[in-house]
Amino acid sequence: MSSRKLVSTTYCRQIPQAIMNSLYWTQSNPTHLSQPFLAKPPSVLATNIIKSYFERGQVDEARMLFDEMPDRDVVAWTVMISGNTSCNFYRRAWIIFCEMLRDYTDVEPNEYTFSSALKACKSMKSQFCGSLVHGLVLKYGMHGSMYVENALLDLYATCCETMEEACLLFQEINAKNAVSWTTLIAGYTHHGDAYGALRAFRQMLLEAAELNPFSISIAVKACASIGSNILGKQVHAAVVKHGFESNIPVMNSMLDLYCRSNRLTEADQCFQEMAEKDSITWNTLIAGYEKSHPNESLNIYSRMELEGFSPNTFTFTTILAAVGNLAVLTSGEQVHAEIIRRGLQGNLEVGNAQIDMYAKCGNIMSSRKVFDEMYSKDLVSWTSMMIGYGSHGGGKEAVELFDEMVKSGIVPDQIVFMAVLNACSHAGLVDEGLKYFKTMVDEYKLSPEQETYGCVVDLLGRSGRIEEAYELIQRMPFSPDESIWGAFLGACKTHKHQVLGKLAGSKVLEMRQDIATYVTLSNFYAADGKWGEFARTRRLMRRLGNKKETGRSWLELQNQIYCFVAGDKLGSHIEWVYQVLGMLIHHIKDVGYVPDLDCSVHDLEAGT
DNA sequence: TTAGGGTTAG
Repeated sequence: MSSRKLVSTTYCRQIPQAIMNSLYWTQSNPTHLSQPFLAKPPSVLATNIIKSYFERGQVDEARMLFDEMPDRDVVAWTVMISGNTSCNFYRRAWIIFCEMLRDYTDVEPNEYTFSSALKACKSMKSQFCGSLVHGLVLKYGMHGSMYVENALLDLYATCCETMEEACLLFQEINAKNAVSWTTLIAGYTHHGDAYGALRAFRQMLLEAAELNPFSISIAVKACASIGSNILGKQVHAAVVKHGFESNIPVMNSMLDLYCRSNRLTEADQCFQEMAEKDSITWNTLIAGYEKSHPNESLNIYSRMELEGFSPNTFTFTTILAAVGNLAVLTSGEQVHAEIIRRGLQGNLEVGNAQIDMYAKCGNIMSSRKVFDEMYSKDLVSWTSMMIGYGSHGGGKEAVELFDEMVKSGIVPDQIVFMAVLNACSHAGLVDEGLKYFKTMVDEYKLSPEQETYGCVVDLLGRSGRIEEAYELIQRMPFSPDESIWGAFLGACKTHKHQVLGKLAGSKVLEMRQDIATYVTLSNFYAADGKWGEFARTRRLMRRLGNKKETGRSWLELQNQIYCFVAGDKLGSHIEWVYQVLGMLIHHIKDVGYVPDLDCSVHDLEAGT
């Protein structure tokens, strides 16, 4: 291709800056003033343009120009590999690497090519492809390159089941630099081993390796996942000492640390003190408030938009969770509309969050609509839908969905089994649930954890099969925790099983002293006429003080949320609340509800 | 005179 053709091609017109970077007008010769002069060979110019295309995400244009190049050197090939990877087209990058090796034997890969190819393998999470490249690295004698070594380390740290291979490789690196250390630490956090990450970080400091924003961010992340205040404070001191307070990723990690340990005052202070913020900063703060103060989460979201930051898929998944916690359907629908307006409705995580939000807001039909319209679904999508059905009493639908999921080729995990067990429990599908529990153990070889046993105890107990539930508790391979006894106590209470109920109540109190359990246990004694035991239990309960958090209910009326507690007489709109409550009681009595006065008879002291 | 490695929010 001639330089003239290249410059006149339509693709180039879209990127004048790239051309301008590669051309200049010769000042020394006035006769050439009006003639553009190519300062670089055509292949260099074309490679520059290809790079510009990738920077703008124009992958197809890059490929078309690359195909037009008559002489494609190793640099052009490497740009194609790294460019596709940076645009998230990892497989294309890999295919191009293979194409180069197979069809263009005159082009020899160098250390740049190998590090780019290794990054593509890492992004594909393909240890297999990475190992092939590793073999070629050795064959071509490129294993001495720092870049190649670090890229290999990253590959093994990300793709292998354990950190064993990465550690071996790390030990073999002679000149470990900051990137090597960061890659190792990031590998540990990737595997969920925060203590391993912090051990590596400590070792890095002991060996006086250069501390930079990358390594400190990842160390802060490790502290955040442990929730360690002391370590977090030490790292914050290191941040200040090294002057990283103006580094956005570092400060985002610090903000996340405070949010995760629920130190929201410090999080706010950290946020306010940040001179520069990005969308991650805002999303981190929104997520920090999501569980404990969902309303505040929505306020921060509004401020984010006012201050000119666009919400992204991360923002919306968090906001949808906040809306779900508040159970305000109209807000959820508004957020849904905003997601569509911004063209983000195709995102998997956003779809999953919408399923959950609609179910929590009471609209299971909309959950199903989102689920059915998703372009692709993952295990989380199916699980969210089943949890939704479970909470709406749709055991049959959950079971059908589970079978459909397995047919579609998705392998269930323990969480989805818990979802289906829970749905069966609430719909009274006891034998169906037991069948799935057996499938989980026999067919999928999953060892049930405490929580899963808790689901089965609940499944049996809720339906009145108290003895069977108790036998299961005794057969468990570990000693039952508080949640198991709690589920069993609930069943004993419902089915008025005095003997086992008293046992369960005592077991729960051994592990967790709470008012509700004392009330239930004392009521068992009262029902049995054991007034001495009743009084003793109540005395113990009083020692705790009234620590039980007040149960609150709320109603949404004319775009306002009205929050109230039992016996509430305050508030100007309380009459509305009682009117709505009266209607609700009327409706539920119509469908056969009989109020359970069993607790309230002996429950005057608890103030519930 | 074009190409390569590690960080932060679901």
